Amino acid sequence: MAPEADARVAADPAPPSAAPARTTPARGRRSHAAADAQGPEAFDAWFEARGWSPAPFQREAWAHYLAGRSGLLHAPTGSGKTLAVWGGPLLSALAQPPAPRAGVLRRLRVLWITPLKALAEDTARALRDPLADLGLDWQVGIRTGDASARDRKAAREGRFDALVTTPESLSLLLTYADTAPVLAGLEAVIVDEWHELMASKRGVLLELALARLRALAPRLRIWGLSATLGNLDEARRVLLPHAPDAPLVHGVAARETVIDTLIPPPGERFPWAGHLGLAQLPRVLERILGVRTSLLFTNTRSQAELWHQALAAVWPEAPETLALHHGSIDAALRHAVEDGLRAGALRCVVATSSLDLGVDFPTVDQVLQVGSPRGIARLLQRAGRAGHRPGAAGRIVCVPTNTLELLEFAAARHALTVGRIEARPPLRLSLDVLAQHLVTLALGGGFEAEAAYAEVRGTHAFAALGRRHWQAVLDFVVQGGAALSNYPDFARVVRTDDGRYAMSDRRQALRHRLSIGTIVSDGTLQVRYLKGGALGSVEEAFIARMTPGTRFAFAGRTLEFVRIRDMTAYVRRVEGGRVGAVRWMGAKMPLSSELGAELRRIVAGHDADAPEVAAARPILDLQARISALPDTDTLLVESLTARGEQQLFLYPFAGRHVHEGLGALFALRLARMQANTFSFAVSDYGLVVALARPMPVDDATLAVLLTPDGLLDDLHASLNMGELARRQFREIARVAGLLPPSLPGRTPPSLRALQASSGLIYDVLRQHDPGHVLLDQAEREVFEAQLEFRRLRATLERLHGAPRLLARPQSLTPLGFPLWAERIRGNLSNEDWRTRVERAAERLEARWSRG
DNA sequence: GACCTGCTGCGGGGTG
Repeated sequence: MAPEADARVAADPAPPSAAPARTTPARGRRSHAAADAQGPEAFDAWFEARGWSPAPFQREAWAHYLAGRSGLLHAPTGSGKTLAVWGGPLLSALAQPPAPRAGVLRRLRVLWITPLKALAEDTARALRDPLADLGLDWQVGIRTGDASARDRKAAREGRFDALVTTPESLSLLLTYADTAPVLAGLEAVIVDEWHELMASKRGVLLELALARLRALAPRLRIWGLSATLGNLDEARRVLLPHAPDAPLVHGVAARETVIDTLIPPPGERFPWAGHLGLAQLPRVLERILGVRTSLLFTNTRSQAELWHQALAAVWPEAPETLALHHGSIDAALRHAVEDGLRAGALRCVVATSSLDLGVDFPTVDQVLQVGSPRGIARLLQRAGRAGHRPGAAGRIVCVPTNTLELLEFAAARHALTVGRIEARPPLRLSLDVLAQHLVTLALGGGFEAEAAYAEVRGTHAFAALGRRHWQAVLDFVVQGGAALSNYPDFARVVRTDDGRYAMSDRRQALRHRLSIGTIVSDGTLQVRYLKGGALGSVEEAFIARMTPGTRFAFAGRTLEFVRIRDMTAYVRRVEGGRVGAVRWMGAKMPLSSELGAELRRIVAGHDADAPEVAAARPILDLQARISALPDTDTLLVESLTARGEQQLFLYPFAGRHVHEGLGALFALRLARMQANTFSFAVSDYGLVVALARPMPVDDATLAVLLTPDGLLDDLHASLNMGELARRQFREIARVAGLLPPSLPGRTPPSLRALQASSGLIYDVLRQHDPGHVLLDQAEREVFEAQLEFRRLRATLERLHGAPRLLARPQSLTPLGFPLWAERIRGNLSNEDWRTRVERAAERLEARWSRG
């Protein structure tokens, strides 16, 4: 495999700090060779003039393109992937300049889809770069939500040769009947960062849009770009369902990634539980000061705020060299941080996933990860954010926040060496997205039902769409379905006399365009200074608890709450002092199955020489002594009775969603054996079920608890499916166009109002149209997304067949302690909880050291 | 004073 030095050979375009784009041929740089070369040779000459030569995978991708094929290119960032897919259209244009159509100056030939509008500018620059040198007079435009009215118009009229856009903006293009002839002339669509899109509804929306484009331009080539993931071949099939033989081209191998864990010295007391990690502050600061620029990743926004605050308190440099970046901070402030990174003006940025993707910052020397990486792909992604020095390995400094987390980094290291990376499962049959797309089609010139059905079934997401569901979705967009047919707002599409489905009402059209997209986020308040500067957004529930004068940390500042007006929280800045940080009720991302499996392997005694494992040795030995350490495939169950209450600890290492499902399931199944009172708590490693009255538990009991038989029925019986589905329905209602979009310039509805209106619709449907397809979908999504049903079932199958080790320790064990702490959290204040956990830890340590 | 879990992404249009 080509060494990393080859990055120069096929490098991705210069970062934005480099020379600005040239729109006219730059005489000086235009090479002698390229100036004279004709046809495809000009492209080689262009490479040559830069001292580059095309890498084999680039030539491979170009050859496929020139043969008219679609494909998927698997390549890490910075490896020359842009030119690998852009070279095709360029070579094709050089080989055969298309005859200009009469009266048409330009023709939209290439559409470049990016999931991140922040990438559009750089991408456009990269695409423009070779054009002038090759003598191609192409205009490269950008059409995202940020585009000017002029650019929007130009994009719609096809006055660009290549257009960089987002999935949402592509959908918007499809809502105009006059874009059909423009799109019919397309030669290629390139989907960047396909791995980011494919497992989400955004991906489904794009699948549908691509099916439309294929119908308009049958010879269209579609090329996807993807980072490493566990199901690359599936990624290829999802993007290219029409081309089963499409090639999967592999770019240069990813460079090696070194995991460098910050291990607390032996004498230091390291937390048993908790995930904040501030005990590691001195070591982290030392690492940060050891290089020029660092990115410090945390897992949550609140944690980022707290780490920023803690670092600021001990920051020896100019305060403005330390910055904070996360998704709830105002875009302008975030852009300022990004600019600071580009300019090399920052020493450290504390960030969440908001900096996982996007523009590469060559100035970043070091990446640190605080807390569990949750998944191997995620750790790899973050490690890749540090500057690429040719030939050097990628390095990530990992900061465990508690003792057990040490092991996760050893587990991740082994996963990387054996190439175990998570798969991203594509979504299927997202009927809310289909409904939205059908309205788009109706608005964009109308459709004929049979042709549209065939087209939609040509996607991966809807390949299995049956007639009944198709008809139901069609009815839904025409009249809202049976229960909603009296509400004109829900009758969006009309069936015309010639049997076509169309949409003409201008108000409805505007409403639909405002509703396009699948990202649902609302219920937040803007945070502003009294003078007007925007800081970002927080959740209503967080601010609701405040009275004027309450202080909190947000956006890296200490603020004082003043008042709420028009969904805006007004604040003033106050001086320092440690105050509580904003908290959000975000999604709880579980540990991946892959990392969980690796962790079981480590716990079972593998990789004992890894520094993290060595550091955790005393804990592992203790666990073995007072309870047991399970083999990789053995399930450890601990039964512990104290003060008349029995606790069952299980450690499947299957991630918190699965453990939630198991908890509910076990409570139900235990109740069948004996009338009792149950409660449970989960972590990413396991769960604890507490029984108010002890009952005998043996292996036969466990076998009953763990049987996969009747899983579905039992889950239905044990969970409040109605309420879960009702909550899930809000997103579906929004995507399907049942909720009014927030109009620009108007105060957005509050979360309560949205919940109320989606809840109202949900109830109306439940009562009058219980078979409504969107209700089914809400329940399906609860199973798939919230419970991770497939993973739950797989886990249960694994556990049921696995050897079990039933231990009866006399006290809480190192594995059980965090679960116990989690369990008592519920009804205690933070402070009380903290005190109790602290006390218990001390007692246990004393007891363990005696035993 | 210590102590704190809970991600990201996009999006209008016509007139002056």
